[in-house]
Amino acid sequence: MDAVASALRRHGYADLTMQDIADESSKSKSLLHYHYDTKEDLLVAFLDDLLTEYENRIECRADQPPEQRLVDFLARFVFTPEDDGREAFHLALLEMRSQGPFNDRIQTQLERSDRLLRETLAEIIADGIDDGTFEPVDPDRTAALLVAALDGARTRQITLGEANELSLDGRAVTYTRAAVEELLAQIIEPILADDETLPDLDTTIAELDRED
Amino acid sequence: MDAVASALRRHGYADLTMQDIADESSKSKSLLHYHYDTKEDLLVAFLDDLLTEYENRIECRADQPPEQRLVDFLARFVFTPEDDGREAFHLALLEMRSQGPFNDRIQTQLERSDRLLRETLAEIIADGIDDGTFEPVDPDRTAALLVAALDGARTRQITLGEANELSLDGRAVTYTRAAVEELLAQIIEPILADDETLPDLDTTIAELDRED
Amino acid sequence: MDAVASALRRHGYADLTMQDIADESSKSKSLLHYHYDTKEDLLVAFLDDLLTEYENRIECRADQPPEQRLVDFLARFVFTPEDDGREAFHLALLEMRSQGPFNDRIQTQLERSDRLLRETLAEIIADGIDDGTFEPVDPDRTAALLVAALDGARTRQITLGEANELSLDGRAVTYTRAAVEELLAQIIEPILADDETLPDLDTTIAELDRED
Amino acid sequence: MDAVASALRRHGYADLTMQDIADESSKSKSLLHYHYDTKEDLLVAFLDDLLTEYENRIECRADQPPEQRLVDFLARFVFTPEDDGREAFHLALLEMRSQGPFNDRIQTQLERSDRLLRETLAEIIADGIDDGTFEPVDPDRTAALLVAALDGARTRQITLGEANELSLDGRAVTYTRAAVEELLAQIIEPILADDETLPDLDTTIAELDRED
DNA sequence: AATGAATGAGTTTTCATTCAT
DNA sequence: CATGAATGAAAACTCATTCAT
Repeated sequence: MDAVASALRRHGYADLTMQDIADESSKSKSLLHYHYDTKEDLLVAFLDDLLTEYENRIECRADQPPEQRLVDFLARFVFTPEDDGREAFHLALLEMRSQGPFNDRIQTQLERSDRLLRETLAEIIADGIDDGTFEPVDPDRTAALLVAALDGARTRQITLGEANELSLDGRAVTYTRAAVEELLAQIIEPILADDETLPDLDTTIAELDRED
Repeated sequence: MDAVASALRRHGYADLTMQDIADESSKSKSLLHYHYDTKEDLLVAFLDDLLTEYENRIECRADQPPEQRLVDFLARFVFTPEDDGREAFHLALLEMRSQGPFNDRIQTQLERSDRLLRETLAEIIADGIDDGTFEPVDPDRTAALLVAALDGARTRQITLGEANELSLDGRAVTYTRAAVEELLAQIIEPILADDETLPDLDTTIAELDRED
Repeated sequence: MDAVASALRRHGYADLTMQDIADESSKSKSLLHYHYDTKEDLLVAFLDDLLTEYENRIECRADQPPEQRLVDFLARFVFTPEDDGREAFHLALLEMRSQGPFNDRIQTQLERSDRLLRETLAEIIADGIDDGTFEPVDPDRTAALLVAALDGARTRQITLGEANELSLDGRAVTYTRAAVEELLAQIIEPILADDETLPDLDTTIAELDRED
Repeated sequence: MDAVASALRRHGYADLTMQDIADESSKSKSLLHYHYDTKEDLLVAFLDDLLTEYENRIECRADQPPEQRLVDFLARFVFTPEDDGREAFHLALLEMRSQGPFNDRIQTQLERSDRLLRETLAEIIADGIDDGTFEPVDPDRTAALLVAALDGARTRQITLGEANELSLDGRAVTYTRAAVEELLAQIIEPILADDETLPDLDTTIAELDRED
């Protein structure tokens, strides 16, 4: 699976060959076929692996209060170009995503992943409304917007290359960082109960880094 | 160029062959090579064409007031699964986007496109601030967030298949529609000057449809 | 015809295309086909042109005494890499020659050319024997040897590149020059009647140059 | 390598395709590409093989006296049209030679081959001078002439077709045979020490045939 | 006479997959 | 489990030739 990831990072989905994958491992092309009948099988297994690992990471701090879980959720989307593994990971995912409409098995997994993301987020918001942390809003709508914005920011950051930092208030800032900051300021802050304050983004990012 | 678009819609980027493109036109594979030396040349020319056409379309309602131009901009992103061409088309584009990191010529075009989108949006917002339509906000930050959210919503709608309608307030609604509605309500409305009202989304969509 | 020669010089026979030839002229590929039905027709016409011109050059000093005509004949084979046209000319010829066995029309012309060369040489030698300039030898055998050696030297000089000068007695000397010198010394000198002397090679070369 | 040789014999260099080569072997076109990345790689490898094999054959009678080695050397050049493989083979080689000026890797091999031929011959002559078999002559000059004449004779015999036998003293004789006989009589005999005699040509040819 | 557009047949090369070991 | 050898199908690209103008 590591070899698939490396190969995908190096060659992209459209140009990916079994030989490319074999080259990234210490094994032969034939062995890949011994374990996975077809290239598609291998890629589907890879995607499954990817999403499962991803899902596991999403909610490991479920015991925190809603505003912290929410900032956690957003903070996980922020990454810098130096964060090499993350970029590669999401690039690989993006490539597979664009194949979804041509492949049912891929499609199904993507849907599972999307549902999980939105449901997790909607649940956090719903919990926050229940305990008075957030003003009453439609959790599904808000979750959908947040997920779309986070996903879009990540896609742009990945596909537009390194030269693509935004310059905000004089700071150079990645696309994902800019989006998360704006979401916190424009979407989350306004629905926060008067007596609540949001955890600091940088502090949260640092904490999450420590956990990995 | 029409043939490239059709072929991309039908086969996707990763599986696109010169023969596929030739089949969509009434011409032969050889003729494609007569006009474009390589497949890459053809696809880059296609992307260039696409963006140029897009740029031209953006300009055309530049005489409207800022709040109308803003709603126009958002409304253009909304589409339904019935809107067959658009879905397939943006899917193909998404595939090409995921090739950006592996192909400088594609990368360059994508960057040009992103810059255009954000600058157009930032300009609309800045104009609105200047003439008192909008409260003073950072146009660049707001533009980046809007573009990310619109892009993300579109990507999800495309990649997640038809079963993927969101159910909001009992209405079944596409991802792009949901995102645009939320953006208007959560991001645009709050910065609108007290004496202004936003044009209606459905009316705007209908107008744009009529123009094409 | 000039365009064929240039194209042949630039690309070689095996890689020669009609487009290459058109590129060397100011005309289009289509026009070549207007004048010559097929590529083969064009190349055969080119070869014919080449050989006819060549034949015309062979014997224009028929009024000289045999020993002078003989040295003339040999001297015409000597050329240096600076002699750019000559090298290109014979390279083109060599390429066509190697196609002879696959093409009767080419073959026929080559045979005509070979016969002419050997007969001319044999006649010079026979004339020399008749008038006592040369000792009696078999004119056909001697002519065959001379032609073979001259041809072989030329082929090697052409195909082995510029770095291929022979170093004889400390002088750097081309393959053709070395062969002609040796032929004069080892083959011609020994059959020269006692009271005859051979014309000087360099003087002859200079005279021929002046004529062109 | 055998398949390359067969295919070259059958189709010539200019018309040689990978399919032709595959057809001559029991293997597929793809397998050729498995072992050699490109057609050029394969042909260069073939040329290299050829020369290496040739080098090995030259060594093997190095223990003979100089006059025998010399006649051996010349005798190897003699062949008849019946000698089917050789004719076709040298034709293909001639085609490759005419590619030398357009291909550095081929060029290099040709130069190596030329050097080998001339050095071998020069060494035989030098050895003969040392031990008194030959009169003192310049070994390099003589070698260059012999090689040129042998090569030229072969080229003419190959390219001029079957109708091209020379008629000497009433015998029909191939170009190579005529050249070798003349070289022995005109160049070698005269430099042979008084007490030496040359081995018989036909006997030598028969011996060499037996060895292969 | 002249050309740009067009094409079919063919060429090199690629690649997922299979097979013998 | 592991691999090098092998292959058929298909890909990009080439090119002599033709056609409409």
